[in-house]
Amino acid sequence: MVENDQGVVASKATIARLPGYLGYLRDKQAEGVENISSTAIAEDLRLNAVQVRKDLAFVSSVAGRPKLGFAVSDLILDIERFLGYDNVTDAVLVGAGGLGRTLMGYEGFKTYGLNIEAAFDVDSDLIGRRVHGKPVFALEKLPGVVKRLNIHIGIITVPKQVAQSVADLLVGAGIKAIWNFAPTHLQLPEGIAVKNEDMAASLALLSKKLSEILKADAPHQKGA
Amino acid sequence: MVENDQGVVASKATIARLPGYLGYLRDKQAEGVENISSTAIAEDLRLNAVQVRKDLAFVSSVAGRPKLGFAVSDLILDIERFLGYDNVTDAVLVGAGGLGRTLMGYEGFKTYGLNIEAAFDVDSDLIGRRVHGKPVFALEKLPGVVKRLNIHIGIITVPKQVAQSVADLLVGAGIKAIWNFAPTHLQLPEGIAVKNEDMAASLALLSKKLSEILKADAPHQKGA
DNA sequence: TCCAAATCGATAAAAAAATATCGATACCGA
DNA sequence: TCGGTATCGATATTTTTTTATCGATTTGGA
Repeated sequence: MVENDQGVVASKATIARLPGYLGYLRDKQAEGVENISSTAIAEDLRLNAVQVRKDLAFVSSVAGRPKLGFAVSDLILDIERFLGYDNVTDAVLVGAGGLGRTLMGYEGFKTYGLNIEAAFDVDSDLIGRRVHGKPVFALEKLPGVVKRLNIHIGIITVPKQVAQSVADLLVGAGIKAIWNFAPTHLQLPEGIAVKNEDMAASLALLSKKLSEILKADAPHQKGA
Repeated sequence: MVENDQGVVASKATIARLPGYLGYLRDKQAEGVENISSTAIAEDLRLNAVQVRKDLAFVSSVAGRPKLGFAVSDLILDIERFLGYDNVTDAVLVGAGGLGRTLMGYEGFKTYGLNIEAAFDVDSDLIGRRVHGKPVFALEKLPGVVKRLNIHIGIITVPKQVAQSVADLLVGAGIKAIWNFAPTHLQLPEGIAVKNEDMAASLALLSKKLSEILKADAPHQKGA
């Protein structure tokens, strides 16, 4: 739960939906749409219209107008401001392997207000080189760089066996938020934000949905 | 919401937590632990013990024993069975760029019961080659391959501009579940399972947590 | 053998999130 | 100009999810 300026409270679920609205609204704006109703957004994004109105009311004081809806450009500005996409946050990445390099090359992060300053690895073939324009340093250099650049976010893209020790290193260096792509649960002290990018959980949900669909499609297979 | 054999109902949240339990229990088993209590699991995974017991009761009929807890090996078996990790599901991937190749090379999917059979792309430099041992075909070949191998899952790792058309192609080919890594919301017909791997949403949540932590750490900066 | 302690499983309560309802309002077309 | 209507925003309700409570039970040690 998070409070905004007015003391209104929003759920985590609301915050998680905001980037979705933003992307959708940017697309609409590019199409030349100037106003849009909560009904229309809800239909396209497969959400409930009341939920959309509540979510938008949380980040924006823009009033929706009957018969017209909301001004797209105003909404975009307010969501961007709320999500902090206007002021970029710096991050470091640990583990310049396949996934790490992919993230380093992902242009979309700019749009999300995230900037990966540097990467760290133990592989001597990588150290000293640049990947997508970003330097790769030896892991030992991490505390110095993090402190010098006053970086708050660490991205972990190492094998799970070493994820915990990397997390400890990051925390020791003063990192306050960890985006963990390793498939393991990290033990961290209080006061550190973590988000696990849990592909296994996603896959589990998808598989369950799929098995229900397959069951529904072919419900009479008892004798097969 | 999903029903199990006994008609007991589990939330999506429960299903999303199951892979976490599984990974944790496998680690414990490797350490030689034979029994574990819900209390201990909850503490390590930062969950509520009651929630852990409920989650486990949903997938497993294994009874926990007072003072001892649950038999680790039994739990592992039951969770694997529930998640379908025992019988591997085949998938195709569209978009053999950076992220696509990373996923193709990810060994962990085996553990999750997922097998990427083949990839598809429009880049003629990639077509006909193999990436991490898996063939890359021209996009036009997709319907034939999907139908011939009777594949149900499609993974989308293309730029967002073409994600919708790829989704349409997959659905047309008979795919029933889509794992979407493109940062866009797909319009799909009823009866198709989708899971959006939404990094922007994750990042939004992490950023909000971080800003609260920073606020708490330095609450008296008004005059700065 | 018996007692203390830890844990379970069931039920109840609380919290969080999603959805429904409804009067008010501003737009659009006749 | 005026009536019909889509939409809003506020409030109420329902549903879902999490957390608390508590008696019952089994183990391990005195």
